[in-house]
Amino acid sequence: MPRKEEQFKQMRDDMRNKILKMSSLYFARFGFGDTKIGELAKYIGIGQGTIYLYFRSKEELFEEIRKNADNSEEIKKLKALSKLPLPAKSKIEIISSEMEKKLQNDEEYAVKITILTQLILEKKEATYSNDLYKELAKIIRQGQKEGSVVKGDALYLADLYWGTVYLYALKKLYIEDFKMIDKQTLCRLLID
Amino acid sequence: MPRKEEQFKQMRDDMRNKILKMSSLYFARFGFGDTKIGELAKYIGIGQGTIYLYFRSKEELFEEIRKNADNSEEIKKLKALSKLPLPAKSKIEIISSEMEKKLQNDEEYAVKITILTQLILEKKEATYSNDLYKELAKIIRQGQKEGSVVKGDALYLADLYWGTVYLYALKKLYIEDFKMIDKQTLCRLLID
Amino acid sequence: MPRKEEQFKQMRDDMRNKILKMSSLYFARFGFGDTKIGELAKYIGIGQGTIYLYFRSKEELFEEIRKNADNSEEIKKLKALSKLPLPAKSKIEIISSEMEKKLQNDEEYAVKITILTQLILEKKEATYSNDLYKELAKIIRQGQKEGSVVKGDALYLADLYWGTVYLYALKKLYIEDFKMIDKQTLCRLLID
Amino acid sequence: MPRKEEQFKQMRDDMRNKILKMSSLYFARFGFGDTKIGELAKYIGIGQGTIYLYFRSKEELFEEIRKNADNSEEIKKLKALSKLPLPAKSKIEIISSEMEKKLQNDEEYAVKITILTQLILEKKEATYSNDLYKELAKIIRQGQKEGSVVKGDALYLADLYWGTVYLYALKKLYIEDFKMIDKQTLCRLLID
DNA sequence: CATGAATGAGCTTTCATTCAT
DNA sequence: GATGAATGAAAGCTCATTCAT
Repeated sequence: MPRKEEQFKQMRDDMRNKILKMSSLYFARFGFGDTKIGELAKYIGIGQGTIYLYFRSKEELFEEIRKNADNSEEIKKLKALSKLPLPAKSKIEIISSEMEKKLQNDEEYAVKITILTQLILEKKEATYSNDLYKELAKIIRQGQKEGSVVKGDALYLADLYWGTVYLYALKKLYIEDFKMIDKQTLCRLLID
Repeated sequence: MPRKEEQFKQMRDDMRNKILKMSSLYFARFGFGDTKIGELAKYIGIGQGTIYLYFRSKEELFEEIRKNADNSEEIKKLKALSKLPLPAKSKIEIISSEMEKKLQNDEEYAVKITILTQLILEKKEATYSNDLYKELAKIIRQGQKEGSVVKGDALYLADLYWGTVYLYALKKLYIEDFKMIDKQTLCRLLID
Repeated sequence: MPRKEEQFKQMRDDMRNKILKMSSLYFARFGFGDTKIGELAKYIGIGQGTIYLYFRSKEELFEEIRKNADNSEEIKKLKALSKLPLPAKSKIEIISSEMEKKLQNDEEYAVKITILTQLILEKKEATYSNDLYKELAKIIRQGQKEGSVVKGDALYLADLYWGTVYLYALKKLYIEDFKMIDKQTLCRLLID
Repeated sequence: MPRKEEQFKQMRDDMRNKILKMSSLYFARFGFGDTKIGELAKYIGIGQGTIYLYFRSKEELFEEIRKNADNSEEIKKLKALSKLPLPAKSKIEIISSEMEKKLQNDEEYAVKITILTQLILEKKEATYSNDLYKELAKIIRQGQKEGSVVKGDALYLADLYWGTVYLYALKKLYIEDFKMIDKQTLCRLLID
């Protein structure tokens, strides 16, 4: 019965991903201590016990979410963009446009950004050594040479940029109605 | 009032303020749910029971901290500044200079900002109706008329400004070594 | 009854007996509280749910096992033996020889003894097994009259005898390699 | 305040010992799985939480009890007795007399015996390598040379002896009214 | 007044039981 | 009928709160 087993595995993976995805939103909003497993389960729409079929403990679920919130895809795209023969200004516009879109429409993305930034704040992830920051800093330096980007330490500016993205990701998670940051404002953080 | 009683009251107030001040840092960093009274007491350097001599409950302590984190003083100064016969650009420079200084040196201020912004995020305090935002928006509108401030919705820009201040207050609470935002960068959020 | 139905009934009974038999060993070793249905089912080699097709609850299964662990057969044989025109010493030798053989070779018997004795210890069963004690006591009294059995309260001696049998049944369930009690030692409990 | 601290430590030790002592009786009777912390706490006469001030978990409490149930004192006495220039028969009578007394009057001793034997049954403690068994075996061998003790493997006989002691310890924990084994019967296990 | 051991309400976790397949 | 994933009641455990000292 190969199909049966495959289906089982699929179902198990689906449930696990459902829990991970929905929990990440919950944890991102309420933090670890204020998240009650009972309420979380109700929110996901499953029994409390079900969570423990997929994760050993609340803590493991939390860690798994943090592990899963990786941005390697993001970084890959950024690296590719970085290498393109374009003026830095254009690159920053492309990134900002992408960010505007994602922050506007993609709640999961907001969750990911939130979790990652909180990891950095808790120093469980080094700040400036983070590839996301390094790659943006490269583009910033290119732009400074080209005269389009404001002066100043490139990593400091990258930090300002990603910090602002975090700020609006946070707003998306908490506030219903507000004006999301736009491409132009994001660009202005770096471009004079 | 006899001398003895005065001293008593003074001592009581001192202890109460010590608890408030040190707890606020703790709550700002860890949030409500992740703050354990036992650990908080140890951090303050007092017995667990002592907290309950000054506050009825963990919740009351938390609320007291939130109440204490008012920015009426801030707003008063901002209102006064707003009315001065100065170009908006100068006003924004004055504010930004002040912010740079406070964020740099005053941890208590960072805590206050953090708590206030979290109140807003949790919508226990209205965002745009907040006087801090309104007053800055006024200055922004003045600047837009004068041509020194970037175009766009004034409240949106005020939000960006205070949000960024929050961002760096957060960094101050969490990260040991980092480059604090400077006056110039803050100004650039509003001034082209 | 058509052939099909007969087969069905046979299969049902087989499964039920398999569960009863294997569970009894598990319960005898681990007791009620330390027996997890999940692990028991794995040990039996069936799904958890299957147990509930044959027994209403863990408790019912446990009770069923206790009920099944009756020793009426044992008692009948003992009564028959008791009535035979033999010296008590011979009777005790016959019983002890039987016990040595069963304890040596029959794990199911060890389980039965264990369960029955635990029932007595928990005082949930007094009647049934009392017969076992009473019958042995009769033989003991006969032996005391004949001068072959040690002096003392007959029930106390019967209790010592069956208690020792329980002790070695327990060892059989728990310990892999050990020297099982022999006929001679059993006899010596009663015979000088 | 040296006296105060001493008192504190004393009180902590007293409570810890109280929990250990009363829990050991509970665990000996009901086993691990059937012991509910809530009921145990009620039985001890303390709050559930108090147990966790002294032991990290139910499991740790259980292990601590097992660790504490050592018989080194017993063994020391047995070794001393073993070396005395007495006939083995006398030694066995002394031991049996002691056992009769302890089993009769000392519930704590019954608990200790029960726990130690269960450790042996679960093979968390080697049987025959146990010093208690070894020391008794020495005396048995002495007695066999002297012709007072029955023939057979000395360790097997020691096992029979201690097993019987366990049997009556168990009865003491479970049954209210019964005839405790006497010195004479214990002696007869070894002496012809 | 200050303390920290003790408490129990409320949380996390387990596991007997149910149920969809 | 058989399965094992899902459930939630009940158990283990934590921590805000109380209280004796």
